[in-house]
Amino acid sequence: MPDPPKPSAARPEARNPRGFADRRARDLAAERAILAAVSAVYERYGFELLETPAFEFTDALGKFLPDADRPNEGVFALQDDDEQWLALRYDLTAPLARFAAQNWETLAKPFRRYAFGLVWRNEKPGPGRYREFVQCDADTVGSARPEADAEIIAMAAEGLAATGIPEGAAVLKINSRKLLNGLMASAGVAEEGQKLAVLRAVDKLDRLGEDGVRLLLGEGRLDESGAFTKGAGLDGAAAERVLAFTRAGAGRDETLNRLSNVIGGSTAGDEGLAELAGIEAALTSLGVGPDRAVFDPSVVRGLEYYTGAVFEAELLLETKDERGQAVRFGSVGGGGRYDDLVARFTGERTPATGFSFGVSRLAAALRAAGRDRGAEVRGPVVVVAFDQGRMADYFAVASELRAAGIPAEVYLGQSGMKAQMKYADRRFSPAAVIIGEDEFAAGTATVKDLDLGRALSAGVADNAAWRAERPGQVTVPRAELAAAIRKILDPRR
RNA sequence: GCCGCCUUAGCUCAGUUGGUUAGAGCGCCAGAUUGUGGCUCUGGAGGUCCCCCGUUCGAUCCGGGGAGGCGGUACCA
Repeated sequence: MPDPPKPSAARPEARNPRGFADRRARDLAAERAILAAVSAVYERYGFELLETPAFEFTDALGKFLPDADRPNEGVFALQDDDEQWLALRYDLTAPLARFAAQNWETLAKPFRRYAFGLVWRNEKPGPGRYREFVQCDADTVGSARPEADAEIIAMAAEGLAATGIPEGAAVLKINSRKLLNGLMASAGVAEEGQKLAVLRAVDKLDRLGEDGVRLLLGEGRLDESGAFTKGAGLDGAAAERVLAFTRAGAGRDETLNRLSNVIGGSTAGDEGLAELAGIEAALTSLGVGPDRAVFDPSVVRGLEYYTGAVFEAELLLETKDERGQAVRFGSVGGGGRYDDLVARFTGERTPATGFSFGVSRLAAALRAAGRDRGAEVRGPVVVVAFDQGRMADYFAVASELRAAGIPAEVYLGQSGMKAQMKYADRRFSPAAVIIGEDEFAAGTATVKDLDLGRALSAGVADNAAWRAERPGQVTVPRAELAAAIRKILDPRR
């Protein structure tokens, strides 16, 4: 029983926590289509499905230790009744590293696994950014070969195409953390804090442009709201060296040549160049051309666990929000090589590489671009509850339709027939079944094709005419009901 | 976290230079149409004007504080 009405001050407000969105049937249908398409690609490449729990021990996830001042920073954490800290996973890679370390002896290696599921991040949400969202990952653990990276990139490219993104509307950008380290060496940046500041500045190139990044590499930048961001403190020559590095993107071969000129000679830089050359060769043999995957020295990605190649999937589709404003979705996925993550558990360096699709964001982007499949979700055939004393008969009709494989329901509200028709219309039902006194007496059923009515209603101005017309309505012998409805659902039969 | 803007009906927003019954459009419910979705017309329901404190005879409006939302920026393992 519902509680009696309370004074409004005591009533809870019906609302979502910030960054947590309800997802209705049409949203989920779009997400499911993406997951199915991407999963099929992963399985074709020989990756096996793995599901791990939503919660992990906080220390297994990374740097957030139970005794840190703010255990909830970045993740949603709580203390179990045995006082151990647990946290909701913030991605699918850290749980994979835990799983691989835990089961290493029993796995066929290299271990190739894909996974999808919700992840949670306790941070400020923004447009297209939620605190709960779906990711879909594929990772290879136990191979240091650049071919492993190339294969991950090839799958990401195929996955993008499989979700319905048109040719040329998305591109994978590839870089290497080793190149970035080589760049630091050649620009004379040794101090860790300054390195991070330089990387962060480079990461913003697509958003702030070269001038903004130049400010961030130097003294700092004042944004339009009046907030000041402290810069990396490089001198002019060093800043220009960094910018020259970011400008080296061109064709894949040409990029490697140019990069070699900027940072060749440093150990890390040469290693990175060799790896990218290996990836380039493998990509070409996998049939992934420069139209789908390019080297882009400005790609940085996450700052902590990547050790080599890093990847980012960027959407180039023009998208608009409800108000017609252009929206940049930018990155819809990313990944890279993380050779040290499993070693956190085992002490043994275990090479690994992977890629993660941001499924929720990809779905939102496809919707905004008008590319999502099947926006409307079809409702069931509605059996009109015409005579409240005949509910048993209506349920028998619904059961009969269900047995025939046709989604059906009896209207269970209190409203009259007009409202019931409106209900069926709103559910986007294909048909309504009307059985009243006349039909019961005659042993018939009236079936109304609602799609046909939807189409015809546009041409009828007058209500009396609209009603008299009874568009798409037929009365058939009761025994032929299912067949009549099937004819509406699939006119080709 | 920092900076800025904002908060009035389910939604989008008017409005009250502090005064008694706070409005519109859309949406919702119903009637016109004893058994039929759209259109049209008519009627109805729906609001502690974000919260608290202060000033005032009187605050949705003024002052202070708080919360929430939006945007930018930072962070994003």
